[in-house]
Amino acid sequence: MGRLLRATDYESIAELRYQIRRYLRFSEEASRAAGLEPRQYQLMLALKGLRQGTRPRIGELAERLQIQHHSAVELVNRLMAGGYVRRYQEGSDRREVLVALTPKGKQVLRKLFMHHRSELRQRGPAVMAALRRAIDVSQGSIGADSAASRKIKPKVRE
Amino acid sequence: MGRLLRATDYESIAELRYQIRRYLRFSEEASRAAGLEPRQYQLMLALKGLRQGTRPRIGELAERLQIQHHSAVELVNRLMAGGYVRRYQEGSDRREVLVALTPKGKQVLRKLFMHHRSELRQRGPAVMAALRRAIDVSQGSIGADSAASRKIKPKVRE
DNA sequence: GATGGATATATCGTGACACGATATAATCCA
DNA sequence: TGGATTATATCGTGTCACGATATATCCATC
Repeated sequence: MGRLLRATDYESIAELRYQIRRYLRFSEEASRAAGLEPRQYQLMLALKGLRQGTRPRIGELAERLQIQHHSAVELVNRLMAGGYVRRYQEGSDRREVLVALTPKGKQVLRKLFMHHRSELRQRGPAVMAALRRAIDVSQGSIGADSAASRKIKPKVRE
Repeated sequence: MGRLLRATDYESIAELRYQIRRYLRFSEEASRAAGLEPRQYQLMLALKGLRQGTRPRIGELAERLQIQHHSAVELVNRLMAGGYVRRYQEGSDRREVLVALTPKGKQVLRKLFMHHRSELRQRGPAVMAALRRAIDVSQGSIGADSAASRKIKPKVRE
C-alpha cells in the first residue's frame, strides 16, 4: 500500500494547484476589468465554445461548467441583467430554455478571449510543466497501490 | 494576424476550462465528503506543500492560493474553528502569524491527498491533452494537432 | 529616541456564487 | 390516464473573496 508520502509529493501537487490558480487568477482579474464576474465570463466562453450542433441549453452549460443546473440558472439571470445574453426557445420541447450571446456579450467575450489566448501562450508552458511533474510523481511514488511493479522513483528536477 | 477567430479557437480553450473544472470539481466533492470546504483543503495542501524552509506565514499562503491576505485570514479562522490548523508565532518579528496543521488536520489532508493523487493519475492525461491543444491553437497552428483528419470549420468574424 | 512610512495581520460589510430543498411545467411511458 | 422523469426556476443559507479600514510591529532616518 502507498502509505509512504514524501514532501515532494505534496510539493508537486501543490505547485500544480498554484500554476492553475495563477491562470485562473489572471482570468478573474481580466474578467473584472471587463466588467464581468469571473463565472460570467466562464459561462459565456462555455456557451461560445460548445461543439457545433450542441443545443445551448441551461443544463448543457451547467455540465460544461461542472455546476448544478440551478447555479447555471442564476448565472444566466445575472448575465441577462447585464445584457450579455438572452434566453430563447425553439423546437418542440417547451421545457428547454436556450441561451444566446447578445451583440454586447459577443463583443466583451471576444476581447476577453483574446487576452486569455495570449496569457495561455505565455503561461501555458509553466502549467504544462507542473502538470507533467505532478502526474509523474503521482505515478512514480513508492509502493503505490496500483503500480506495485514500480520500485524506484525516477528522480529529476532542480 | 489575430483578428480572425475560428470556432475551434473557442472550443479548444473552453475544452481546457472544462477539463480543469472536472478536476477541481472532483476536488470540491472529495473535500466536502471529508467534511471540509474546497478552499480549506486547498489551504491545507498549500501549507503542507510549501517548499522546505519557507515560513508558513498568512501572507505566504495567500500568495500560493492567489488570494488577498485577508481572505487567507478568514480561511484560517474557519480552519481553526474546525480544529484543522493552529496559529503560532516564532522568531523575532512579532507581526508574523504562522500556521501549522493539527494532528486532525494532518490526518484529513493525507487522506484527501491520496484521493487527489489517484484522480490525477486517471484524469491528468486528459487535462494535459486539452492544455497542449489549447496552447497549440493559441499559437496559431490550427489543424497541426494529432487529429489529422480534422474537418475544416468555417471561419467566424465578429 | 521620536516619528513617519512600510509591513503583517485582522475586522467589517457586501456581493457573487454554489448548494440543498423545494416548486412548476412539460414530456414520456406503462 | 396517471406516475415517473426531465428541464428550468425559486428560496434560504453558508462559503468565499473583495474593498475599506484598523491595529500592531518593524525599520530607517532625523
